[in-house]
Formats: sequence, structure tokens, C-alpha cells
Amino acid sequence: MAYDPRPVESVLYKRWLDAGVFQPRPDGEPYVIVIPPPNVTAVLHVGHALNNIIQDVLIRFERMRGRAAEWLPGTDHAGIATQNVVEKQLADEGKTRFDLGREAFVARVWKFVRETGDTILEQLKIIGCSCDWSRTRFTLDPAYSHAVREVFVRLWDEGLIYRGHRVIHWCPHCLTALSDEEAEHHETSGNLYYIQYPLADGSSSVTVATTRPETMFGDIGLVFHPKDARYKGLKGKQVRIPLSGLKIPIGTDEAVDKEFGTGMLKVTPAHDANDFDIANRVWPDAEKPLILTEDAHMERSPRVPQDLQGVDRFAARKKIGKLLEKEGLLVKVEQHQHGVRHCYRCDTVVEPRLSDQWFVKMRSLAEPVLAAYQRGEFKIIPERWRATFVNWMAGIRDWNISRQLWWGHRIPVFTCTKCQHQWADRNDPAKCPKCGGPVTQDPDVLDTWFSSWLWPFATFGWPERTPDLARFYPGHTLVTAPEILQLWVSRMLMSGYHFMDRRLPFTTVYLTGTVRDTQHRKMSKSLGNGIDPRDVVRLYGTDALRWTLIGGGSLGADVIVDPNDLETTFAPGRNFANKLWNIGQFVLGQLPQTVPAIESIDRRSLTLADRWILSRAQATVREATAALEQFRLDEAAKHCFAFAWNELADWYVEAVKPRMSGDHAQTPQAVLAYCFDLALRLLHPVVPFITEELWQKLPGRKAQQLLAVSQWPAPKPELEDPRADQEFARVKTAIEQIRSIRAEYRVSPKTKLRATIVARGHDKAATFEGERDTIVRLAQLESLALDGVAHRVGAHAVFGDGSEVVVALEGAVDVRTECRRLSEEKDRLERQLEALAARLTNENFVARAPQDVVAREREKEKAWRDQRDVLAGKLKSLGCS
RNA sequence: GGGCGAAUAGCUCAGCGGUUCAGAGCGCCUGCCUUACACGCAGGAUGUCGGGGGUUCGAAUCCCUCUUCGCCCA
Repeated sequence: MAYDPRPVESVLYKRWLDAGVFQPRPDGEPYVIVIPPPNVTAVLHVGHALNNIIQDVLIRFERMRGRAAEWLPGTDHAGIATQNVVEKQLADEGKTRFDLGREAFVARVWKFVRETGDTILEQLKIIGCSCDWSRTRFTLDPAYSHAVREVFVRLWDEGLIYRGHRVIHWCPHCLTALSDEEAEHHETSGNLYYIQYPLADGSSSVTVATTRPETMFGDIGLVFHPKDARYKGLKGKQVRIPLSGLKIPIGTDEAVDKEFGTGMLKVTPAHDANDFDIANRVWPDAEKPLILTEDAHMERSPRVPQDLQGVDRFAARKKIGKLLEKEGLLVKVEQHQHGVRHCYRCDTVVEPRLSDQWFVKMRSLAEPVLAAYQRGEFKIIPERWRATFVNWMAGIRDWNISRQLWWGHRIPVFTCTKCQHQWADRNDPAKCPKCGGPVTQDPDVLDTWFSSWLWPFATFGWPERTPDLARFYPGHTLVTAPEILQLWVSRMLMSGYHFMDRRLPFTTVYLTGTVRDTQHRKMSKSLGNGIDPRDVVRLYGTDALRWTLIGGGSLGADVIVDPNDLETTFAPGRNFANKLWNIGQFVLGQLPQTVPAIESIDRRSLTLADRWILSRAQATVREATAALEQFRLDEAAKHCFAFAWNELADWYVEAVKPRMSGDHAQTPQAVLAYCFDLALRLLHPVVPFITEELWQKLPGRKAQQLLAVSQWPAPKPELEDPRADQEFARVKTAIEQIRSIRAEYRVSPKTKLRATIVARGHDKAATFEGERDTIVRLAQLESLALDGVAHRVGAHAVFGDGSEVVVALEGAVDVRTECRRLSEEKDRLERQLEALAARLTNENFVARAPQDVVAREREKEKAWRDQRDVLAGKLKSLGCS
């Protein structure tokens, strides 16, 4: 019967919830993860799934280790994104936010958020996330908003907030400023227009190259590099702006790139950040005219020719091209690849625009965090992100925090309309504290990141000194996507350091990989290459999804999945869940009501197979624990996989079957129960549902017990048994060799064979004798001789330890085949021996390589020589030439 | 233009100085419904570890360089 996750998962999730196991235990050392709050408008995609499953694995692991595990969930009000969604709804009704007015619009957004805001949090439950739902936060909660305002006022009082008049990134669709990080570069193919600006004296003209000809009406001059011989003598002359005829001067500036275009640059200070700087140097007193409206249409200004006024920027660009051509002022148009900034929320081409905005001075905030990083006080994994982080922190630029939106935290800056006094206030003032005059509040809201950078402590009640804050700050691990390392992570580090007494909010920043399709493209709505995790859950179950994502990619590596073939993509998870389920069916079918604890079993009753699997179990505990501690989730999963499937199921279960009934069944029952219980515990963080379901059914379970809060296994040194590892490996080899011979000679699996094993040495013979029955059964033998001499007639194999096996195959054996098989094996050994000999006779190797390496090589040589000699003897006795 | 990363089996990826270390999963080939599992079992095949150079007793693993691809920042 194949495993069906559907009846299992939702029931168990509810049981965990009802039992309150996701809330941190009252005692115990805390382990804290704050979720990267998704947008309230967000819908779960597979990137969220990967990110949150990683967090869940970590939190479940630490919870089982007895830590007071706090995984704080919540959402982000996402100013632009949310406002966009609601504006779109309004647009469907034929309205704009301006029709509603600010108050009504914000009310409308709140209504939307109340109705759908916890969509994504509910979806996290589907994928098994064990968040502490009792502490769910939202960045616009009153308490949280209080923290945001407190931070703003403190920064204001410290002089770290200032009003800047400069060129910022402006989204003409969202009608707001964006920070540097929110305006993303996309390589775009455009045109480079070569335009003639006639000299005012009519003597000649100069050619200027630009990608944005529509900005020329905002030009206040042309500049060239002072050392550019081509334009020598032009400095101080005047040109006319084409189409408008306005006269502007020519100047020089060092910043001009002589190689770009014609080396003559048009300066548009209100619509280009570089030009703004140049203008300030060359013509500090000149005005900086805006010639585009906020929604990127040509301004109705005397600078703009009449028939272009009110035209959209891109339409204007085309039209200008035509007009210039008509006037004979367009020299040429070249194809041009260049980076163009786009709004990270709506993908509109961002327009640089001169405007007044609030900024935070970042340098003093960044410096101590960078120093702390360099002192190793927190780490970023994978380590390769170091350079990115350091470069950004070292060259940090001031942060534009004002947004011309309505949805968000209103900036608490107040201005007296009478005396012009301006201040930041914790409360809404009724009148000016200085002159008692009427007061207006800044109309803008804060950048959403200005609230989410406080997430690690504002969620716990800061600035109040709450018990939660005392207990859960600082936290431990932050798991997030690398693209918000700068936008969010570094700022949380800065705010934590600055506002929480120099205590950083976490010790480890784990940057996840990106989920991509088979063409390595990021999953996105617009490409239609996304995978809905809920589809995967519906088809194969949450555990299959989790297993595939965790096992499929190592720390920080991208995960490639095929949206067109979910079946193949998630087969590893589905197959593993099914296998685990079936191991469970077998184990549960074998175990009686009560099974003795492994500790109470007489050690003398343990067979080799018992000792081996118990030893493997200890190794697995160590490996899985170590891997998780190092955030190597994939490795932990793989170790558990190998233990459960390749060792427990493939070998131990097969070996132990005949012992499961009868008077002496207690020992194998205890071993099986112990090993399976252990496997379930180790696997629980990755595949929580199926492990809980099976664990519930194990003998001796009390009604209220839950795997989710049971103890993580500790290794039992007394069960470690390296000798059993070696000896059982021998038994496996014997069985595998016989199976291999059977397949090679195409003997039906049903035909029982006679075999002889000639062990090299008494201890080895004893090993085979001890597991005789296992060998007979698993190799499908009729009889197994262990004391005899190897028959001549038969198929032969020689093991690494020099022992040999002969399988009697009346008539089926062909001497030529045998000679070929054995001599191939011998040749392989000869080659290896040769390489080994070369090494061992190399004085440098013997002298310089570590002693233990040399010793190991010597031992190897001895063993291989042995094996080779046995093979040679065989070949000789078979009469092979 | 600057920085970072990747290139290993048909596909997706581990391995990152010691050689039965050339691996896993999926796919492929052969044979099996062996009463836990055909989402399975058993047995197989497949790679000059991107090219070139270097360091080393020893390199898929370190350094340089080239090529291709991806990401980040200007």
C-alpha cells in the first residue's frame, strides 16, 4: 500500500496546535528565529516554502533538543505592494485613490488586509511550519507602530534624520520615491540618440549622445572633459536646445567620460543624479528645472514645446526623434545596451527626479556592525557573501525613508505653519510647542523597511521592557534570501546594535538559495514558471515537498525544479515518504504491545546484525546532529536516508525477519523498535507529519505524547561497535558477490544455489558462521559450506580480505567466462598495486606524507597483494592462461 | 565597468589536498509481484571531475589563466 499523506497531515497539524507545542516551553534556554515577514498581500510560492521549511527544520531540531524554541511569525504591511493591489481593485471600479481621499483609501486598505492579510500565514501551516502563532505580529499593529515612531524620534533627536534636496529614484506608477535598493537594475536594450545642439552664434554645432532625449528640455548646459582636445575653445560658448531653442552654456567637468558617446554631455540636473552633482560644481547658482510630471508626462512648462506638453515620456521620446530628424538635427541612432532602473514592486522604469525627501545618515549606524562582523560576533553563511556585505556596509549611503504613499506609518514630523518650527513627536501635537501656532504633519509615510528593520525586537514589545523582550532578544538564526541582505538584514543588525544596547539580533544569518526552473530562471509570476507548493502538497504531501527541497540543495545553493514535471521533481520526496511508511508498516506489524527498552536487553543475546545496526544508529545520530548544527540540512537528511533505507530496511530488516517470531524474538524486537524510533526522531524536523504519524503507533506510546516535543536522540557510546561494522560489511560483501554471480550467469532468482566460502582466517570464518542463515537467505542458497575447500567447478569471487566464494553452477559455468571475470578483477588490482607501489617507493612520499597515511597505504598494499595472489591462484587452478 | 559564484554520470547536485572518493537521487539497461514497499527488490552501464598552465610526495579538491553561464553592485 502506498502512503497517502492526505488523511494524516491536517489532523496532526491541528493536534500540535491544540497541544500548544509550537509555543516555547517555559523553561530551557531560548532558541529564537524571527520569520522574514512576508507581505500581507503575498501568496505562498516555492521560494517562501524553501525559506520557511529551512526555518522549520532548525526550530524543530532545537525544540527537540530541549530549547525553548520561539519562531515568531508575522507579516509586513508592504507599503507600495499593498497600496498597488488595492489601487488595482479601485481601478476595476473605475476609481483612483484620489477619488476616495486619503482617509477612506486607508480604511479600504485596512479592510482588504483584515480580509486577506493572513492568507500566507495560513499557507505556512499547510507546509508544516511550527511557528508560535500566539505571537503573530504585523508591522502596522499599534504596539509595533509605537516602536517605529519611537525609533524615528530617537534618530531625529540624535540628528541622524535630515531633509535632503536631491535626485532620487521616482516610480511614476507608484508615485513615490524609492530607496537605492528598491530601484533595481535591469539590462535593457535602448537607443542612443546623437543630437546636434547648434551653437548660439550659428557658427556650427556640437553633437551630444543621450538615451533619454526627452530630458533635453531640462538641460541647463553642456559639459566636456577639460582635457578633451576635440572641444577646445568651446568652453563659455552657448548652444541652443533643439526644438525649444533655449540658450544654454557650455562648460567643463572632470567627471565626463570622454569615451562615452561624443564626449559631450548634456546636463539635466533635475532628472539625473550625476548631472545634479555636475551642475552644482559647474553652475552652482543655476536653477534645476523639472520637465517631467510625477507620472512621467512632459511638463506643461515654457521649457517644453507646446505640442509635446502632456505627452507620456516614451511617446515623447519617439516624437522627439521624429521632430529632430525633420529638423536635420538627429545625426544617428545607435542600439544601446544599458542598465535601467525599475521599480522593485511594479517594474515600471524609474525616473530620476529632483525632490525633497527624508534621509537617515547611515555611516555611524553601519560602522560598529561592520566592525562586529569583522570581529566574528555574527556570521553570514555561506561565507561567500562576506564581500557583498562588507562592500555594501563600508560604502553605505544614506537611506531615503520617505515614501509618497498613504499606506504605512505616517512620518511623525510636524511643522508649525506660523513660526516654521519643525520637530519629530512621539504624540500628535495639537499646537506648536514654541509659539502655539497651528501644526501640520508631513504627508508622507515611512519606507516599509523602516519598520521591518526593527522586527527582531519590536515584535517582542520594545520599547517597553517586556518579559518577552528580555527572554527572546537577542535571537539566534535568521534565514532569508540573499537579495534582501542589504535591504533588510544589514539594517536589522544596525537597528539592533543601535537600539538594543549594542546587542546584535542574531548570531547566524543563513542566506538561502533561490528556487529556479530548469533554465535557471528565477520563478516568477510574469514568466509563469512558478510552482505552487500547494499543488505539490495536494499531489504528494507536505513531507514529499519538504524532503525534496531540503535534500535537493545544499547550504545556500540554488534549488532547480521543473515546473513542467512535478512528478519527476518531487519523486525523491514522495518515494522516501512511501519507503518510510512501509518500513513502518513492517516494523509495526512485527512488534507486540510491549517491547523492552534497548538498555534492558542482555548484550549477549545480540547477533552481529543487531550489533551492526545499533552501531550504525549511533553513527547516524552523530552525523545528523553535527550536520544540523552546521546548518547542513541536506547532509543531515542524507545520513538519515542512508540509515533508514540502505541500512535498516535493506539489510537489517531483511536479516532479522526469521528471528521476529518465536521465543527469542525479544531482542530483535527491541533493536528494531529502538532503531526505528531513532530514525523517526532524527527525520522529524524534515518530514514532521509522516514521522509523527508512525511514531504515534509505536508500542508503549502514551496518549498525550508527541514526537514534535520528544527528545532528540543522544548517542549511546556503549552501542558503538566498529568491529561489528567491519564484520557485517564482510557478510554483506559475501551476499553481494553471490548475487552478482547469479545475475551475471542469468540464474533465475528462484533457483537456490550451493556455495562455498573459504574464509581467510578463523575469526572471519566465525563471522560467516554467525550469520550463516542471513547469507543463505539473502543470497538464495540451498546450502552454504564454510569449512570445505573451494570447488574447482563454479563461479568464483575473491573478497577484499582474501576470502573467497565459489558458487556451484552445474554446467552453467563456462571456464572462459570465469577466466575473463577473474582476470579482469586481477588486472584491476595489479593496476592499483602498481600505483600504490609507485607511491611507496617514492622517497618523497614516504618522507613527507603524514605517517598514518603512509601506514595506511602499506596496509592497503598488503591486503591487495593478498587478494591478487588468491586471484592468481584461482586463475592457475582453472587453467586460464 | 567592479565584485561574487558556478562549471563533476543523460538531468539535478554532493564531495573541496591523501586514491576501493570518482558518489547520491532521478533517468537508463537486465531480471524479479521474494506476503512492508513496483512510489518497490536484486544486478548493471555511464564521467580525460569545462580547457590550459602551475604549486605539491600527492589535486575533482589549492593558485593562475581562458571559455561558458548565473547573480550582485555601479
